[in-house]
Amino acid sequence: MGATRTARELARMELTQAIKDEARRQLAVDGPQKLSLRSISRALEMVSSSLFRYFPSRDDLLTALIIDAYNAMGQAAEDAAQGAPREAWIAACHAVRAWAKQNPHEYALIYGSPIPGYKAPRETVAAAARVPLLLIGLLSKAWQGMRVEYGEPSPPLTPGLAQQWADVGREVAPELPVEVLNRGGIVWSQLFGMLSFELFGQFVGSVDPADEFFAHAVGQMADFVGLKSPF
Amino acid sequence: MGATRTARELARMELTQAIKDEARRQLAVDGPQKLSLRSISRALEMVSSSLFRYFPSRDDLLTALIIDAYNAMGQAAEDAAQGAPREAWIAACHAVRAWAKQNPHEYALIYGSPIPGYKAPRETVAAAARVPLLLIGLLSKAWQGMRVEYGEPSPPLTPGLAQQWADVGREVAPELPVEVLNRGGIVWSQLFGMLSFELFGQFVGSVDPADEFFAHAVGQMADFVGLKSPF
DNA sequence: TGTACATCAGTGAACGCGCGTTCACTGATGTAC
DNA sequence: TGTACATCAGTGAACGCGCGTTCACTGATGTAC
Repeated sequence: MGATRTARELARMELTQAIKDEARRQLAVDGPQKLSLRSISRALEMVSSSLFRYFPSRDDLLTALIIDAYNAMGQAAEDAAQGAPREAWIAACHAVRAWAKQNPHEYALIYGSPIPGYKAPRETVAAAARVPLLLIGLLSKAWQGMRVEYGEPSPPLTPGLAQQWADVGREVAPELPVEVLNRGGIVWSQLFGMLSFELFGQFVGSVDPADEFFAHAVGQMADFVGLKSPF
Repeated sequence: MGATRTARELARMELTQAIKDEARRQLAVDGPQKLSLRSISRALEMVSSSLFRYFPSRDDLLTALIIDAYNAMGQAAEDAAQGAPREAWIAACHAVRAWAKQNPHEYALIYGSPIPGYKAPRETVAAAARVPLLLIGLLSKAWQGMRVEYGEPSPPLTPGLAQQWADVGREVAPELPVEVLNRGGIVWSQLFGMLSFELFGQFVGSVDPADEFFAHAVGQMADFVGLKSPF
């Protein structure tokens, strides 16, 4: 017991991983709706019913893939977010894009259309929060180091909106004014708007490929949230 | 002949419409991947094979729904875009959101994850372009009326990016500087980023409901593209 | 260390369901003379 | 206006395929004494 793993436990961990890997492979080919336990079992040369020992239902497998995807993207962003807040912010945005372009179907799984009939359970929210929390953390660091300054002052928030951001801020960054959080929220949705447009094909005919457009926009977004370069 | 419709032609038009209406109804319940010709035929009390007289394949039906969705959204935006450019812009954004919230599955069909195996044919692009063309048209009107002014100057565009926007501008608004088009593109993707976040559930736990957030952000976006209020 | 029992992984058959598409056909509608 | 032929809509059966999930089962691995 303790740290030792029995042969059974090891085999279980390995097969669980193998199932997820194969699922990801199929996701990348056919998309989430064609993801089927039967085809995974075929690829793994198992009988389809045996998969139910590892994932009690198809939705449980989806949940596992979703959590892994959020974590992979979050990890990539966190790893990239080095240096002063502005530089870290920009690097994190580029890392998120790089991950999304390398894993477009996993991106679609977490930021695309909801899967009909699938209800994401609570366990997904911590993983989903990693990127927004990272961005808020950078804003907070910049704010505390007096490195936030806007080109134009924020228009005042309506009371309900201020309240919503205050509720968010209380839990994650109490020192940040609601205006900063609000700008962060705008840019957060903007970041993923650009990624979705790029990956889902809306830029075809205008800024496709989108590398330069993205780089430019990320700079503008950093300006918008008031992140200043240190010098 | 001429303007007269035979009974056959009338029946065909009506049934084609009935099929699309039923498809939309099912879309709203089960999402695009469960959309099946067989279940539509069941609802219409026809034999499944008869649908093939109207749509040669499932993909053709999807194409028709996609074109209708783009047109419905485009129409809603155009109808709302009244008044001076800034007011028209803001009204168009709100109209797009209202349409999307009323038709979330049709929204997902056109702005959500691509449907695996489905390749959008050329016929969709004209309909898809209506909203961006409307927005560019408003920018162009504002520009010609000297109603564009930025809080902060645009950072210079890299040569490739400037070229991409110049190529777009040549066809739709030759008088607009590439910086204006670029800002328009940023805001265009931002608009749909917010809508996707709202409709696909990413705002749950922060700015949900998103009415005030959206209204605020649309104002900021109008500022960003430099649209000034007339007074 | 060896045996007895409990746990668990994988099997294979089955249930009941869905789908898109094709095809030869009947019968109604439209057209030309 | 009436008849002969062509066009087309809808039929019903079939092809060949897929899916998630359950269940009683065998045989291997793990545990307690």
